[in-house]
Amino acid sequence: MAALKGAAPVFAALGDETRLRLVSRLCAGGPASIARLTAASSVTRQAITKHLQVLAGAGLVRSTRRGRERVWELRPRQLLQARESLDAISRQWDEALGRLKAFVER
Amino acid sequence: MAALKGAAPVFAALGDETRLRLVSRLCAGGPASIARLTAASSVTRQAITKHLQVLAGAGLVRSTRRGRERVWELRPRQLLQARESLDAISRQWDEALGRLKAFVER
DNA sequence: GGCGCGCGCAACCGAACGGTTGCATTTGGC
DNA sequence: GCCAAATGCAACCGTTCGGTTGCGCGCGCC
Repeated sequence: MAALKGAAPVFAALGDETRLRLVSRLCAGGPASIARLTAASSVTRQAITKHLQVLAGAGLVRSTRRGRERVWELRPRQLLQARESLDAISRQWDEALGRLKAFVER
Repeated sequence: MAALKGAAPVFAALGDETRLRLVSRLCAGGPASIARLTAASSVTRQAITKHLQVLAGAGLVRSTRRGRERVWELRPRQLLQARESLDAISRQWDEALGRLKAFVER
């Protein structure tokens, strides 16, 4: 219940198709530089940079300076926490449904 | 992968604390009217109405007119789909990690 | 050592968002 | 029939968002 409070920013970060695609890309292809991520997208490098910073603000990705390029990688802890939040919600719903069913059948 | 495309609006809908609290409230307490949901919140009835319409736009809730009040209830299908999207992402990440590990150990 | 690639910073812009206020409308109950 | 509760509709406002352009800077590399 209190865990839901901190989950909103993570969901907000995932609530953009470009960012969701970035996450998926980092998932499937491993760490990558900004230029590489930009090449796989349709928007500007700056837009990608901003999206990555939003994802970093939600704790979903992390970056490292490597030579003259910056490499971004996934940080799956928050992702698992988000899944657990959804689990908590659906579990809550299951319980409510169970109670309703029990009430009707009584 | 194509499922991720449709998941972004659902995440965006969940990415607001007020809306997340509404979902949790509807989960725990079952269907409720706007006035009842407003009483449990700190913002205006109109704000609650707008948030509910956003949630409805993402397919997360549904409303029914009941007398002079409108009753909102949860629609858990999209919620489960969102959870499955996160599952897909984390599964993808697990596979990538597995490949990396296999590559390193080779 | 100079050229080019990759990046950071800042300003700017239109559109969407979160929220409020005010008013009209329906509906229930006395 | 009338009043109050519950909602719908619309306008308005400040802020954030997604995106671009322009420019400056550090680092590799030939």
